[in-house]
Amino acid sequence: MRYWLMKSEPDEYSYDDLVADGRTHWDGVRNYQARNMLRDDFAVGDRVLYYHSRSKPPHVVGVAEVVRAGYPDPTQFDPEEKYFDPKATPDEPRWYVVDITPVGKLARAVPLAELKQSPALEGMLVIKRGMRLSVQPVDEAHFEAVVEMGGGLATG
DNA sequence: GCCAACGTTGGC
DNA sequence: GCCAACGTTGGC
Repeated sequence: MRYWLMKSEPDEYSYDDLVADGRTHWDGVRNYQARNMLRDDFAVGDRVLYYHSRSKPPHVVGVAEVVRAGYPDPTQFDPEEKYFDPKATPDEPRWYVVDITPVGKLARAVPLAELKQSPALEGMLVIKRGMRLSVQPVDEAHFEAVVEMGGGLATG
């Protein structure tokens, strides 16, 4: 099983939105590095740290699980869509999505500043300056450490 | 809201 | 194929 971190602006699509939907297509990723991971490396059962970017402060809010591995992002083919890509065709798709479902909110959201201060998280990508990838691989030890910092998953 | 960092585009 | 210009991300 692999571990990941996925960024979303809570104004666009928050963890609570994911909980309300029950499951979602993680669409709109238009970065090749992130695309490659979605297409090639995500597998059903992988765990995801759900990160709220551009919030005050930015923070890890919960855990999600991959329920469908990479497949072509349908929004790239639809001219009405914000994420339409005229160079993409169904035969040669450019962009991929995965489906995720919520596993649980952290008992306490962990702000970025705290991630940066933790010696256990040395080398974690999200705390690096200028790190803009919206999908990032996470070490298992880092994943577990973040969940622990958040007091585990909230129940109920 | 500002702006540094970084990816992409396109002229040459 | 270089690289300046441009657009976007995302912390602050």
